[in-house]
Amino acid sequence: MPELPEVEVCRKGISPHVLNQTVSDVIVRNAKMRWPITPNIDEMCGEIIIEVSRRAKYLLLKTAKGTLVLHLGMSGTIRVIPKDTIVAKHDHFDLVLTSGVALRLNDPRRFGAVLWLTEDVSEHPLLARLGPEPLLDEFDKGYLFKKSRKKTVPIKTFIMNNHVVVGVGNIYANEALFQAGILPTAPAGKISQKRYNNLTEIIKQVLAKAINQGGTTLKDFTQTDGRPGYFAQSLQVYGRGGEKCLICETRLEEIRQSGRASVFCPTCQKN
DNA sequence: ATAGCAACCTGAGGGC
DNA sequence: TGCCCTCAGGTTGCTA
Repeated sequence: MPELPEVEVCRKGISPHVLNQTVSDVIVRNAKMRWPITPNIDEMCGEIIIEVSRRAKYLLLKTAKGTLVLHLGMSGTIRVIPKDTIVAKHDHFDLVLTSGVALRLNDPRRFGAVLWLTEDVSEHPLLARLGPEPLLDEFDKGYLFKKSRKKTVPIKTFIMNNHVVVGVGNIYANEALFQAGILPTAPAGKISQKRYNNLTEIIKQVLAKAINQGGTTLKDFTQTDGRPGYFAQSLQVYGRGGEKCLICETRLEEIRQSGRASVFCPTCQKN
C-alpha cells in the first residue's frame, strides 16, 4: 500500500496512541519478513516511546534504549486496536502497550520489515545513504538539476531512486511527471533547470495533497482507523492506461520501465 | 560507477 | 471449478 503519503498518514494515525506510552509486550507470530524480525525485539518491553517519526518510508518509534524501525513493504498495514482483538491472517506482529491498545502489523506479501535497533538509526545501512526528504527544504529547486547532470537514466527511474530523493513511489512518480508535462522516458540529464524547478514543486504538492486526503486507497490500504484514503479520486494517469487524458483526450499510453508500469499522455508530456 | 533485473511473497483477476 | 499466467504500493543485491 505505501508510498510516502500513506506512511505519513499511518504515522499521524498511530502517534497519539503510542507517544509517551509504555510497551508491555511484543508478539511475533511470523518473523519471516523482508529480513527476520530482530530476535532481541523483546528488549523493547518496559520502554517508553518518546518519539514517533518517519524517514523515507520507514516509521521510527524511538525509546531511550533503541528504535523500532517499521517498513510496510508493498502490502503492509498497521492498525490501532484493543490488544485482545481476534488475530487475522497475515497479522505477523503486535506492539502491545500498557494502555491496552496494540499496534498490529498485517502484511500478506511480507516485504515489510520490523527491526529493533540499539545503535544510531541514521547510521544503519538501510538509512545511511538515503536522499533528502521531498517535503523538506533540503529538497530545493536546484537539487534535482544538479544531481542529474550527465545522467542518462529515464527521469521516472531517477526520481524513484532513494539515493536521489526518498518517498516517491510508482503512483506519485507517474502523477508528478504528468503534471509537470515530462515524459517518463526523458533522460534525466537532458531536462532543463526550469523544468526541474517545476517538477520539484509539483512533487511536493502531489505528496502534500495526498497526505491531506488520507493517502491513496487502492486494494488494501486504509488509514490506521480503517477509513480509506481519498487521493485515488485525484489520480490523473496511474491505473488509467488506455483511457483518455483528462486534459486533451489523447489516449494514455502504458509502458514498463524497470519492471514498473508507467502511464503517460503522449501529447501533454514531452522529452 | 551504473544499469538491468531476479529475488523476496501472497492474492486477485483474466483466459482457456 | 481449476490451472496457468500476469500483475500489484518496494527495495536489496546480484550480474554484467
